[in-house]
Order: sequence, then C-alpha cells, then structure tokens
Amino acid sequence: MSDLTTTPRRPRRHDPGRRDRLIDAALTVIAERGVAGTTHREIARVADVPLGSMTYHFASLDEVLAEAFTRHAESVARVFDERLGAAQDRDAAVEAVITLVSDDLLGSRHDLILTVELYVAAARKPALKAVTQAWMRRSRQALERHFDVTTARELDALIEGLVLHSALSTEPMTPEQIRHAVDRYLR
Amino acid sequence: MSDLTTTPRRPRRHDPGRRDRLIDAALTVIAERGVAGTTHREIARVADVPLGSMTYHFASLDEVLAEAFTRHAESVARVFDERLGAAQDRDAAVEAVITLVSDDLLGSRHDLILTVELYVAAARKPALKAVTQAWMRRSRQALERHFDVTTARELDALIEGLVLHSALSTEPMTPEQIRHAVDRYLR
DNA sequence: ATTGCATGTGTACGCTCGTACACATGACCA
DNA sequence: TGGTCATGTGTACGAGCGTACACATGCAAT
Repeated sequence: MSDLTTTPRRPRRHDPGRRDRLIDAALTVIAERGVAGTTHREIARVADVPLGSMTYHFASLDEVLAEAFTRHAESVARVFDERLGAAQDRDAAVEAVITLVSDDLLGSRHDLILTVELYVAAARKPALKAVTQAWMRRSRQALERHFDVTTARELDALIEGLVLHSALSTEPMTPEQIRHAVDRYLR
Repeated sequence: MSDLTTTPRRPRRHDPGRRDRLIDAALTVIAERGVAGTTHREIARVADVPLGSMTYHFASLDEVLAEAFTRHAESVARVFDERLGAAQDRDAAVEAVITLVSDDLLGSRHDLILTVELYVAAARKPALKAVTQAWMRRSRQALERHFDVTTARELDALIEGLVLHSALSTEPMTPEQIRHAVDRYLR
C-alpha cells in the first residue's frame, strides 16, 4: 500500500505497435458505443493506455476515425477479393457471393455495425466519404471479374440491401433465403 | 435602442402547436447535423424558441428523437401505402415500386439521410429499434398486397440496397437503371 | 559513460452539453 | 373582473469532452 495518497505514475514503457493497438481499440469502441460515443478517453481506457498517449499518436479524433475505418474497409474488401478471386467460373462466382453474404458479412455483428456507422459518418466527413467510395469501387471491380458492368452494379446494391435488411431485422434472413434471392437474380 | 445593457426578455407568448414545430425542427437538425450533432440548443435555435422551452415540452432528448423519427417513418410509410394501394394489378405494382424508389425515396436527400440516421440510432436505443421494425413490417405488408411473401421480402431488401447504394455513391443510379434492376428481378 | 530525442505520462483549461429550477405572464373560467 | 395555473422564459450547475503542454524516461549513437 503505497499508492493511496500519491498518484501512482505508471511504470509502463516501450510499447512498440501501440499506435496499431489504438486503432484496433478504436474499432472496438465504435462498434460498441457508436461514433458518437467514441472519445479519446474511452479508446485509451479500452487499450489500457493513458489519455496523453492519444494526443501523442494522433493529431485529432478525426484522424483516429479515418485510420480505423480505413482499416475496416480494407479488411472487408480483402475477403471480397479473395472469395471472388478463387472462383473459376460464373457458377462458382455465384456460390462465392452467397457465401460472402451469408458467412462473411452477416456472420460478424461487429463488422456489420462498423459498416453502418461508417456510412453515416461518411455523410458528414469528406475524408470518410473517400474511404467508402474507394471501397465501393473496389468491390464492384471484384464483381466485374465475373459479371458485366450492369449486373455487377445491381448485384452490389442487392448485397447491400440483403445485409442491411438482415442486420436491422429481428429475424435475420437464413442462408437458404440469401441463396434464393441471389439465385433468382443471377440464374 | 433599449436592449443593449439589460437582457431583452422576449415578449413572445401563446404559441399553440409549438411542440409540433419543435419535432419538425428536430428532423431538420438531424438531417443537417446528424443525431450526434442534435442538441437541445440547436433545435431551439432552429425553431426560434428559448432553451427552456425544450425541457418544458420534452422530458429528455431521447424523447425528442423518438417522436421525430416516428413522424419520419410514418410519413414515408404513408407514401408507400398510397403508391401500392393505387395499383390495380401486378404490372401497375411494379411501376409503383419503380416510381417509389426513383421519385419518392431518391428524390429527397433530406429523407434519405434521416433514414440512415435512424438505422444507426436504432442500433443503440431500443425505443428507436421498435420504430424501424414497425416501419419495416408495414412496408413489407404493403408489398404483400401484390407479391407473395418471399418476393415481398426480397424486393424490400433490393429496394433498401438500391436506395442506400445510390445515396452513398457520387453518381446515384438513374431512373432507367432503377427500372432495369426492378424489372430484371420481377419480370 | 554521456547525452539527445523519440516516446510515454499526468494534468489543466476552456468549452458545450443535458437538465433543473425559479420566476413571468396572459388565456380562460367563475 | 379577478384569480389560477398551464404555458413560456432565463440562467445556473456539474459533468464530460478535445486538446495543449510540461515533465519523465530509457534506447541509441557517440
């Protein structure tokens, strides 16, 4: 018992990669409390670092948000690329889309919420609008490896709708229902 | 010049329907600044009433949000009902859906933003989740007047996707593109 | 071994916010 | 016409926020 009267002053030091951990912590906070509830103090608490560390690593809270959402978009886009890149023909691509929606997109409530949070945040902050648009362009290009331009765009919209609709409903669509919707549209 | 030294003390009185005006002002503020930027003070400024008037008419800020979003959902749902109710056969219903998306939903950027804002807010506040779910149920029932249950649900998702996709893109889909997507799915 | 400097830490400042609450006033009813 | 009270108004308070900044510390280069 030595820290009851004086401030403890943490001994912690030498934490390489802390900046990365802070970005991950930011994503956790955004998913749990929303962008509105995301503060320097809350991120620091989750990452278990002092408040001062935030202002050292980031110039502003907007910078944190931009880096966090960029990481999220990159992560989802990579899965998109991989699934569609592995498909050899159109039928396989259709299966890839079904798996993508059922497993990858609807499988993680965390990612789902992050996506919607990004959408509204992008409506106000230009830096985030750029992130979403780059993401959209990339996923549409991935679809164009197997489908014509018009189909790719429409399919992209359908995917968006299926995901969002499921996310907000009390009874999310089952994999069978997803398959039915995609099949009906593509075959 | 008599109000430079002392507080002006507004003479205003007798403003029936002020509560309604405040709810409308809240919708304006939400659309312009987002739920996060919606405060008692900002709503009061837009409606040109003193701050104290907010706490008189509403028990909390959440109550304001709930009433505002309920009004928004009701307003959109009514248009939905009207368009589909007027359709006499399936072909007319398809046209109604196309008009609905192209004109009503995509026509108003104001309403579009309100809808997305409602979606994320509903993820945190149970009262708002109830609002979105009642809304979804109602629009699906409107579609079921002309389409079978499965088609109605899938069509609802497609509409959601088309709207959201257009809302976030730099180049929103044209009415022709909307028509093409809906036609492909329904005919 | 010394020291410079990137990294890490604690705290203070000014601001805006939701909410509470005391006071004003005029429409309506007896 | 006089009084009541729902409605309208101004202001204060405590909390949480972003950010700035002075101080600590140990790795690396000399």
